[in-house]
Amino acid sequence: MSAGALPGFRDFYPKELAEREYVFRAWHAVARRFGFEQYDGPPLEALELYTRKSGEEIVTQLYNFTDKGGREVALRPEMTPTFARMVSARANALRKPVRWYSLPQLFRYERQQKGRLREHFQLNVDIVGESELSADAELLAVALEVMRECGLSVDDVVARVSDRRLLSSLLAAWGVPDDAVPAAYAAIDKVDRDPRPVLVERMRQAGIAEGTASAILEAVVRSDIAELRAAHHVIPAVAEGLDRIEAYLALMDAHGLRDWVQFDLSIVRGLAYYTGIVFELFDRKGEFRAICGGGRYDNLLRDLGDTDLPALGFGMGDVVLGELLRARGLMPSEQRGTDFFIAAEDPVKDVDVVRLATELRGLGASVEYAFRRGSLSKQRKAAWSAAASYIVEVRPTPDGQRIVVRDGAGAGFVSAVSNERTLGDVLGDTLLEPGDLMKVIRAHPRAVRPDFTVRTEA
RNA sequence: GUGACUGUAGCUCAAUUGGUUAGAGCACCGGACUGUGGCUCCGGGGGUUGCGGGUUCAAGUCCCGUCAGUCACCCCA
Repeated sequence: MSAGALPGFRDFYPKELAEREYVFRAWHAVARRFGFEQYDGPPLEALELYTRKSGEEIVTQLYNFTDKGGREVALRPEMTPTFARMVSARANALRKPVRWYSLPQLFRYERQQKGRLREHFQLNVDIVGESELSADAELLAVALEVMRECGLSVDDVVARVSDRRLLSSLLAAWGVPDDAVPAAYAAIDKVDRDPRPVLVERMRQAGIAEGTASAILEAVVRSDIAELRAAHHVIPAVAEGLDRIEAYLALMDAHGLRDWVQFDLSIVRGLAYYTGIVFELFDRKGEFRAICGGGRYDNLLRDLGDTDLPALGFGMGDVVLGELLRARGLMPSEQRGTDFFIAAEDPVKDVDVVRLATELRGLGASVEYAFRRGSLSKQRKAAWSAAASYIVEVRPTPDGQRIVVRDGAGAGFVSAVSNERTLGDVLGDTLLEPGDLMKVIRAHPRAVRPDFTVRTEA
């Protein structure tokens, strides 16, 4: 077996590229519908851009090397640092709020597994310079509308949302000491995966009373706003956090997406820089990794540089989304073929075929024909194989040539055209809508031989 | 980085449990036939059985290593 792509990297054959483009089109369409502008940055950045906030251990997960100029560089593992750098550089000049999106290819040196390669494309959508809750709702709406654009329904996908501020105020209300908060976050993050006693034990070792730990995990699993309000309403920070979540859910309702959203305190997000509402999208069956994750990171720009602007954003990878679409039968499998495939029978000359092809191409149609002409049936097979919408057969007659248009799907003859009119004459400028071909042919009855009836068969 | 499982044609799988020259379907290429059509028939190219070593008269099959894939952990995009 010959060597394939490097581990964790993908070859995109036409079929795979068609699938990728399908997802990209959905991303572009939704981002633009919400008024986001596309940007991009370099795939290679200074290593320091990533180590500054994350520390040196991140280097083990990066594709990094020393370039010929002695610079320490890395392939970008995420887009946010690049985004932050670009925004910071022109922070004063940019119209606020900044609403940008990007489709970067990201790289990470890690052992691959399901839904996780060493390279992927990710839709990044970010808003900078807006602290209003409506921006948080708009951001999640973009992510969910992508799901809808791809044909997924509320039965397929759920958005789980939480709020870092609310969770930390709840932990304070439960009496969790400050130095035990990270351990509590870690346990809460794993509440769906690890056995409850194990998590309680970990929290106990971090200095949280066993009874409190159990109560916290139970409350997190329930994530019942009314219950939380009843239990902790006297604490202003908690009441404020609950108000905010309810207002957020009301906004999602206004977006027509309330059914997709579920309040879930167990959504913590690994990244430390989130400061407010955070969310993750999952398939409801729980077969795949998170489809998308994001939230508010109001302090990141300040911490990364000298710009202090509130910000929020999400990343959505093409790998998990692609797996989900394929599993649900929502990934278009047929590649779009050419509009016309010209098949010619001897002794029709090659130059006549090329002239016809050129004429059709001039009208904006995509056209293919056999370079090495075989039998008519062979050319027809080639046309079917090319998934052509229509097969144009050029056949010799005693007094010239006759053109027969055949439905590429095998539905039957569509039209026969005598040599006194060119196919372009008949089809005219409606070629851009091949589906209307039959209409055009009916409008030109002289071009249709009486004994050829248009047929459609099952 | 750690662990488990799996590697035979582009794809899906065979190969009488260690026994001749590793086969089939699909796909691809060529030919025949039919100018109401994706059929049918004939033929062809494709494999160092992931790679390397070992045991044996004999290895696709057993053992070791390595690489790759899958999954989990770690971590997160």
